[in-house]
This record gives sequence, C-alpha cells and structure tokens, in this order.
Amino acid sequence: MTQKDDFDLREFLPYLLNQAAEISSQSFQRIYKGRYGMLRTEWRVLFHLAIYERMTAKDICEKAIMHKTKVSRAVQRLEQRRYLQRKPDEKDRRHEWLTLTSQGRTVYEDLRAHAQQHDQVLMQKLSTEEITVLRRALNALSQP
Amino acid sequence: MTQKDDFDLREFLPYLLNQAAEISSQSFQRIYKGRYGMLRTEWRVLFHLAIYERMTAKDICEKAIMHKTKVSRAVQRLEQRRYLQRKPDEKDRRHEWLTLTSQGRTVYEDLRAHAQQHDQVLMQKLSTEEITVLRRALNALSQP
DNA sequence: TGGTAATAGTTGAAAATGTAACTAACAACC
DNA sequence: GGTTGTTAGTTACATTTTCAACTATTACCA
Repeated sequence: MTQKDDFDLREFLPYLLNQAAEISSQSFQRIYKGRYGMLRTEWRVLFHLAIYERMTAKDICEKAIMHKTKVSRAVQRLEQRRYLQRKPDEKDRRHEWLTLTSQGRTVYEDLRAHAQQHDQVLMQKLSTEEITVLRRALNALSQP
Repeated sequence: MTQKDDFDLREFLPYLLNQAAEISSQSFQRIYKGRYGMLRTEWRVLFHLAIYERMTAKDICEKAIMHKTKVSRAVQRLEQRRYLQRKPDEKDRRHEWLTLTSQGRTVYEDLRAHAQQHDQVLMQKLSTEEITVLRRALNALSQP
C-alpha cells in the first residue's frame, strides 16, 4: 500500500477540511449526544438561539447555512424537550419567533463550557499564529 | 437578531471547520454526483484506490477514517459499476484486495482533474502563506 | 488438538438526511 | 377585489448513515 499516484489527497482542501472537521467534532459529539441525546443540527440551533436570543427559523438557516428542513426538524425536537418556545409574529403570521426556555439556556451554558474546553484542547495542537491564520482562512472559505 | 452572548461560534473550531468543509465540498459534489451519480463515500474510496493502487477495505477504513460499513457499501457500488475488482487474499481469506479497473481509473483521472481545478478556485480565496499554514494546521487537527 | 477469542467484512433494522411537493399567509398587480 | 406570485415553514418519501448482530476465517493457547 505505497503511494503510486502523484496526486496527494492531503493537499485537496475539501478532503482535508472534512477530515479535520470530522475528527475534531467527535469528542464534542460525545458530549452533546451523551448528555442530552442531541444531534449536530440541534446543538447548532440551540447555540444560535442562545447567542442571538431571538430568531426565526429562516434566520437560523441563513446564519448557520443549514437547509430549512434540517432546521425545522431540529426546532421540533428542541421544542419537545422544552428547550425552546415558538411565538408567531403578530404582524406576519408566516414568521415564528424562537427563543430558548430557561431550561434550554441551562443546557446551553453547560454545553458552551464543554465547547470552550474542547476548543482549548484542539488549539494545543497548534501555535498561536497558526490559530489566527486558521480562523481567518476558515472564515474566508465559509463564504459561498 | 443582534448578538447577545459573548461566546462567538465563529471561533469554535469544530463549527468553523464544519462550515468550511460543507461549503467547499458542495461544488465538488455537484461534479461527482452529476457526472457519475457517486456519493462522497464513493469518490473517497475511488481516490484512495487510485493513489495507493492496492488496498483492503480495512486499509481504506484506516486511511480515510471511515466506518467499515460505509466502506463496504461504497465498495459494493463501485464494483457494480465495474470501477473496481476484488480478489481474496490467498494466504488469509478474510482479506480482499481491491484494485481499480481501467474504467475506474478513467473516472478517477477525470475527477482528479476537476478536483485540482476546484482546489485552485478555493485557494484563490487565500494567500500563499495562508494556504501553507492552513494545510499544516488541518493535518495537525486530523490526527486523532 | 479443541475451544475460545479476534479479525475482515456483510447485512438488516432504525435513525437521520435530502428532495420535492405541499400548506398557509402575505404581496403585488391588474 | 380577485388572480397570480412569493415566502416561511412542514410533511412525505426516497436515499444514506448508523448501530448492532451476524458469517467466515484465522490466531491463540491450555
């Protein structure tokens, strides 16, 4: 199993990014899944609501770059667990405003603490300069 | 929808990595899906076989960090399309050696050309220095 | 030997995701 | 004001993925 072709997968950005994303997500996944039985889509929605306080599903789609069906289902499950509340907009009843319940916020606080801790561990693999450049580069690549 | 919490998702590496991976994979996906109806798991297996020439499913699992059922199913589909061949190991019949057919190699050559082109486009969003650091950092983060 | 453990790979059922069609509410235009 | 178009969000169905159990083969070791 020696490399034959001159093309190196480890230079192909989509591959590299996926690999790094996958690996670095795993231990955080164990936390939100293990403690709250949550899915990736769900912690993302939860975090967005905690950070922005009040959003419609559409807002979340745009910020998180998630498809509306994913968001719709994540919202349903978070609502069932009483982590969030929906309130239809008075002026335009197509919109629904989503906010976390205090229970949802508690879960967020817990997960955020773990997230920060997890980030610290990941960053130990990198130098300060690498971290700065990495963040900048990832943000640039995240613009569609 | 103004930011309230001081925690910034755009600094949380697993989130950022996922975002960048997702976005940067999309246009390549259109290529392998549109031209050959392939899935992500399938192009990955195809590329590994092209690059390393001869591997067992287990080898692919380890190199590509994919679960064995994913690899097993990707191999099945690639075999159905006559992109690869299986040959059981004579000495240990639990192992199966996988190699690309010439048809599989042709598909690989085509996709590789597109991949390289796609990478060029992505890299235009970054400086030379950023690319170097990014690759190094992603490789570091890909070590479990 | 023979019996247990380990390994490579497959399969089936359940869960999650993607796609497209759908409902409900509003907008715009004649 | 009624027809047509647009938007937010949901639902149904097909496709993928995950998880656990399974087969077949080899390794270990008393």
